[in-house]
Amino acid sequence: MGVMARFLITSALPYINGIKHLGNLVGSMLPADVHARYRRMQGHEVLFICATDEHGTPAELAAAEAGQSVRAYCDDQHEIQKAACAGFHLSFDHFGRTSHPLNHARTQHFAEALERAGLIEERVTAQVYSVDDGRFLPDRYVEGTCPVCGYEDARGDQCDNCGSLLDPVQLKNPRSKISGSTNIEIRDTAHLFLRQPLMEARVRDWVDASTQWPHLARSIAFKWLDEGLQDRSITRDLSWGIKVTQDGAPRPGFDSKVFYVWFDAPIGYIGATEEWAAATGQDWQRWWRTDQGADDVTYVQFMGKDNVAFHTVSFPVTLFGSGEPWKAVDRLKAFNWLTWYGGKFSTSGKRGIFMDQALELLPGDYWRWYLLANAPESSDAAFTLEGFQSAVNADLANVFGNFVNRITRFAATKMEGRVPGGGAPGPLEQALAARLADGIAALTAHHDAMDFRKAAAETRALWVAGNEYLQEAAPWSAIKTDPERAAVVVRTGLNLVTLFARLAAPFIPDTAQRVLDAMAVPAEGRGWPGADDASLLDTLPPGHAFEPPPVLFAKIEDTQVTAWAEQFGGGG
RNA sequence: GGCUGGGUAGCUCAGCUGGUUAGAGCGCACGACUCAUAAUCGUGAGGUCGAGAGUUCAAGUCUCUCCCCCGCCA
Repeated sequence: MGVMARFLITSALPYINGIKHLGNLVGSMLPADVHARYRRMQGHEVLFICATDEHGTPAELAAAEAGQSVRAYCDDQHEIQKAACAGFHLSFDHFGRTSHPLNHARTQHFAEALERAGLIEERVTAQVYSVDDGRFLPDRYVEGTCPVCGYEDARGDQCDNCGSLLDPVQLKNPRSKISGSTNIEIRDTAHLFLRQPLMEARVRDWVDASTQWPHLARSIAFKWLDEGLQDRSITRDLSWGIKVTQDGAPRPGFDSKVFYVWFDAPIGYIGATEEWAAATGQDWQRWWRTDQGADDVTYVQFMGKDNVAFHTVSFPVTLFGSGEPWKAVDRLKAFNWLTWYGGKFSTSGKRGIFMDQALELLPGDYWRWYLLANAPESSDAAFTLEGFQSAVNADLANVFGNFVNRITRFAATKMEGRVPGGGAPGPLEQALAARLADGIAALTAHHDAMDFRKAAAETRALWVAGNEYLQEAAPWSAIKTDPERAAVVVRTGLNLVTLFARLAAPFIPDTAQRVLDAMAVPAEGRGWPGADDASLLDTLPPGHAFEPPPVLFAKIEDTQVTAWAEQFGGGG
């Protein structure tokens, strides 16, 4: 065991608008959970934070469709997402909300700090105002005729016909998408702009020094910086969101405006940590402020590829621009997309499985294993029900589940449910120990590198090594002629059961816990094993009592796959 | 149009700074075993590594051109 370290781990924030699909899950929250569990098992101090991202126009639209107030809608959806995350055993230390008062205050704090640093500018801009709706209309609430090609259903930000990028005020014959009203005026209104170019050199130096990032992340960040950062509006004409303040009081002229969601969402990482601190009595600053003890924290972020620029450039502009000593990301892991049979997951198109639906079919561990063993790390990856079935049946049921079952049942029947003593390890056990040492070292390296597919493959390979050993050692034969030898093999096999559960715990935590409970392994025996630990095959004391766990994984039948394909649009 | 990443056995993918007969899992065929969820273990068949050219004693692995696929940005 190495020296204790501290890890702050965040997952990209799921948007509040509806429950997430399996692609969203494997794109940040799930791998972040695996890494958090792995670091905890190593004995490190871990703080794992996530939250729902609740502001912006999509939330307003969805609430209106649901016939709810935005607040009530977000309250409901937050609980739904929280429950789904729990079903997948996501071990957040806190699952917060960007709409929480603490995040409001933190966002206002950042805006004021940025203004003091000369990075905020108030400008008057022309915006589309709907008289009948009594409000300014954000980009996606306006439609009209494209000034370039004459297409009549151009959106406020872009014409789908000719591809031109538009400003909503350019549209001819504009109409409100909310009410359909054409009673539209162009009015001047003030907004706050973040002067990002002033921070460009600072961010560039930091990216340049961030050698632990993957190549892709660095190249994305440099591309943004090379193209030049723009002054960016950080406020919007909406009622749902974080109010704009100045010196702690409502900012004059901004009573009908809020911060733009992209500005307050990443601050939600900090806000959610403050929620955690308030709920537990802990100190949040030692995780986020380098002047308050966070200088020894390793901050790891998980996100989809589309989010890299925000995490490597936009959010750092906010953090560094404040002039305050905030902790910034050290390591990051970005994912490509999980596709549904090569296409997009789609709610309306009835394509793909969403988190709540998945849990109705099978427990979280089944999904965790397949999703992580096939995580979209180097490129997009396809989710198929056939692949899922194959992974569950072959890896979980046949290789791991059956291994646990075959040796524990044998021991229960022939050894009276206790770990047998006597005998001494022979050549087979020595070869097995050497194989385990190599495998654990490789697996540990893969977890350190956050290579999830490789970690899953190595975990599986170790399970296979266990089956090979049993096949070769054949305790069912030995017990007839050489009881001492049988005792050694069974004892070794039972120790393998506990070892395999520990090694698999980051991936399938619920199952691992059930196995370790059944084997009556004490809490101190459940950490991450060291590759050089010579006692791994002889940890359970002779005479130790256990119960064979019930069958761990049920196989997925062809008829189930057929039914699910029908229900969720499988087969491509 | 610009930029990542990818195009390797039927399928899903490994192949680091170039070096013996190109690897794994799944699937398939055959065999072994019987403790176990008809599970497990072993053996085998299967690929001109997207196309072409170049560098090199030697290229899936480097260079150039071209063709496809997902995505991001415009």
